[in-house]
Amino acid sequence: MDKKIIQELIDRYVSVSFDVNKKAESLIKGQIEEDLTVDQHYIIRYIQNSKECTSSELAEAFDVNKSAITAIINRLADRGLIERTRDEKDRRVVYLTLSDKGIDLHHKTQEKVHLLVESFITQFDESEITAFINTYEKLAQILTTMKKEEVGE
Amino acid sequence: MDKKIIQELIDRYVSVSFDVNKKAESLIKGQIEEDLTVDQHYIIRYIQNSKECTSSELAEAFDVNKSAITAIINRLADRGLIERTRDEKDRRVVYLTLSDKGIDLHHKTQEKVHLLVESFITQFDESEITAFINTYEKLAQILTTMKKEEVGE
DNA sequence: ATCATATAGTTAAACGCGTGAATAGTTTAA
DNA sequence: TTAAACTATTCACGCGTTTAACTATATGAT
Repeated sequence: MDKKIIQELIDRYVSVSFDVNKKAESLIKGQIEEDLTVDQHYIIRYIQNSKECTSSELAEAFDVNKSAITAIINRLADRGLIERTRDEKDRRVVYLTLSDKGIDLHHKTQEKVHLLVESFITQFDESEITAFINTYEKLAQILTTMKKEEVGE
Repeated sequence: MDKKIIQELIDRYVSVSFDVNKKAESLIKGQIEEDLTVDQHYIIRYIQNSKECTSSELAEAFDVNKSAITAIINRLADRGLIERTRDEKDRRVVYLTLSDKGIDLHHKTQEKVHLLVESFITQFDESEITAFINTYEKLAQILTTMKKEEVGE
């Protein structure tokens, strides 16, 4: 690729990803802020979609230290949305699950987020948005590989 | 579009955008964290690319309250990276500019971020990444419109 | 010209989330 | 059995955010 074109693509990417992230986060927040922070929503979503979720797994998925996860889980557990249960075999590990209250709240916030995402996704042709998401997923794969290589140094 | 396809696209979008954001932010942080936080980098970048930048403008662009901007600017000004100058005509407004030190640091961090973005952008065909960024920019436009409509309620 | 209203920015308190270091408790392996 | 490794937590501290109150300045209707 031509150097100049690459530079231009980089600038456009940096600008647009910043812009979309800020605005999307702000819109999601507007939908769910009475119930959960955006991070809390994603944590709950992750637990709901995962079998036998642990703090370590969340820390890995969210790219933060385990102590940051403990803090978030504490807040959610204090509100009775999440339950901790120790593994009987290996008593170091703690499994995280949603309480009934947590599941209900997740359904509520998830629906709001889905409606929001639907409202902008449906403004594209199916072919365009499908191609977009395909490339986005490739990018996710590349970044995951880069993260792993970074750690392996 | 078919309901089922839409639901699938929404799920994929939510997952992949979460994933890319977390990983990209973490990679950027890894590059610049000795010098600036990621937010500070974006603030400095915005000021550098803007003529006569004000707190209000930043609050608008970053979708946060003005007091959040004041806090960030205070930290950067304390380090001598940003200067405040009052408008002589309208003495309420304060223009934000980078000091020489701030400009130098911006160049340094910007280069690191560019190299990082380049390293994953160049893993795509030019046609694919161009189409991706084009759609991404359309999405930014849609979200901007949605934000404005939200405010106008 | 004055006075109410609007605007730009700041401050302060409180909260959520992040890091890094220290700690407790529990395997695991030499 | 003892040392090393691992899971999770706590603590101290910093950054970024919101809300509410405040300062200072500008504007506009009367």
